[in-house]
Amino acid sequence: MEPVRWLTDEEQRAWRRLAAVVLRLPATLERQLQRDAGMTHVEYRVLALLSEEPDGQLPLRRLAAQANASLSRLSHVVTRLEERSWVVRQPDPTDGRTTLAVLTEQGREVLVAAAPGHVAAVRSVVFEPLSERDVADLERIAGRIAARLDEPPATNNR
Amino acid sequence: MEPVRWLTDEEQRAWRRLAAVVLRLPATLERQLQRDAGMTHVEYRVLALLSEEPDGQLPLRRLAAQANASLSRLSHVVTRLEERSWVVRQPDPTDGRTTLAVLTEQGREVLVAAAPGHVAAVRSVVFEPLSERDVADLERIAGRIAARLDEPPATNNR
DNA sequence: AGCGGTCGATTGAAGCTTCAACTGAGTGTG
DNA sequence: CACACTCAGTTGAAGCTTCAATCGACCGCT
Repeated sequence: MEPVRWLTDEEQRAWRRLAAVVLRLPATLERQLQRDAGMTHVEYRVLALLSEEPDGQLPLRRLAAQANASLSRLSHVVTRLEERSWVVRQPDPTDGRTTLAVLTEQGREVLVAAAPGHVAAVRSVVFEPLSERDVADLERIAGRIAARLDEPPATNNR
Repeated sequence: MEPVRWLTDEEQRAWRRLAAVVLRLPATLERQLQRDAGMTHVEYRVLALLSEEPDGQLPLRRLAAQANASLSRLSHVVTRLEERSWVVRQPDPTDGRTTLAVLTEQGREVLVAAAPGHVAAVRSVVFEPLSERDVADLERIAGRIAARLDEPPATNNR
């Protein structure tokens, strides 16, 4: 039982602000997309990721990773997208285990329609208040934390 | 219909990383708290906020604001906390509209028990990978974005 | 005092996410 | 070839959040 290392004052201030961002930013974007495009943020990201692929398709596993979601969640999301015919499931011919999500023409259209509003929202909330230097610093810092979030299924402390 | 201002490459990189943090960090902390203390992150924050008050009580409205949650959500959270006797609701004698959430002795105990693990998780994920300068930059940048998230119920773009 | 408007809070339904259990396909080791 | 193991994906239940509707209390005018 080692002594608890609490946060320093500086760390506490930084953490409070980061926590506010981390808790409010998703809610804000969620609301904008839901209101203007009738889709959730995950759904948008899935469509966007698919549209970036040359053939508009990706295995669920990879979609999950790139969208920062669990595979289970992604499966549910794809089901919803499929119901609206924005995406179709297709078996992967090269591997019987994997399922491909394929972007439909309709899906591409709703994405194109939704994108400007979403980008405007992101720009308005995150980039407008930042200087160029801020953006560079943000990239560096978020990268370090994100890297940490990838790796450590390790034991909690130390 | 003005031309869409897409993100620059630099902005895109920063955004991708920020998005990863914003989407994964809450999930990570959520899991840690759920696993080790049987409570959600919001529940923890509510207990923590109450414990910081000299009299261990706060109106729901203020709790909601400080915990970055909607009032509705907070009401549900307090209901759950009340069921476990970690908090009690009490009418505010000075204003018939407001309800006070009051931390119970039990509530304080579970918070004390949960805190070290949570702080360790936060330190491990956000502060360990950061230099001192990073922390200062983070405070500045998160502050700017958080400020933006507070104000603008304004029209979406411009 | 009366009246509309705002404010704090509650509630229930709908929707999304998580978790754990499960299936079926591939891999590798004897 | 068989067995164990891993991997991708699916599914349903439980739980949490959101949204909209609702309520009573307070405020500001007249």
